[in-house]
Amino acid sequence: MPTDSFQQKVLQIVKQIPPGKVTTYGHIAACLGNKRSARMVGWVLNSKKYNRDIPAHRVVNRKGLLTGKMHFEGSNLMQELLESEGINVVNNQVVDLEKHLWNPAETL
DNA sequence: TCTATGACTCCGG
DNA sequence: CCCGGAGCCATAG
Repeated sequence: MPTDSFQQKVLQIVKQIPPGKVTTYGHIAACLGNKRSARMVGWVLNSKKYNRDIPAHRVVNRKGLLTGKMHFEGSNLMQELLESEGINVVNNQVVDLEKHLWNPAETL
């Protein structure tokens, strides 16, 4: 499929997430125009999990919960990466999600 | 073409 | 906020 496939759009946005910031599947999906497709965002990352150019660890669900943690290598890699960027994570959940929340629409 | 799947989200209780 | 149920949509087989 052409470069404008859903996956390409998602990857395009996720790559632009700045360090120390996080966003939700819903926000990304909304930026794509289909805010109902939040599930697809995670599905794409799952398929591209071997591509380290994509900071998938900065993508969490609307609660700030690290839902994709289990899909990462090891058991706490995702949390380590977030903490390394200055984001505090407790019990697989981002603290002060709104504080670190990044709006994809701003960059675009 | 149809069915199954999923790193989600919304809604009502 | 937690729980159960329903909706949504792209991709794979």
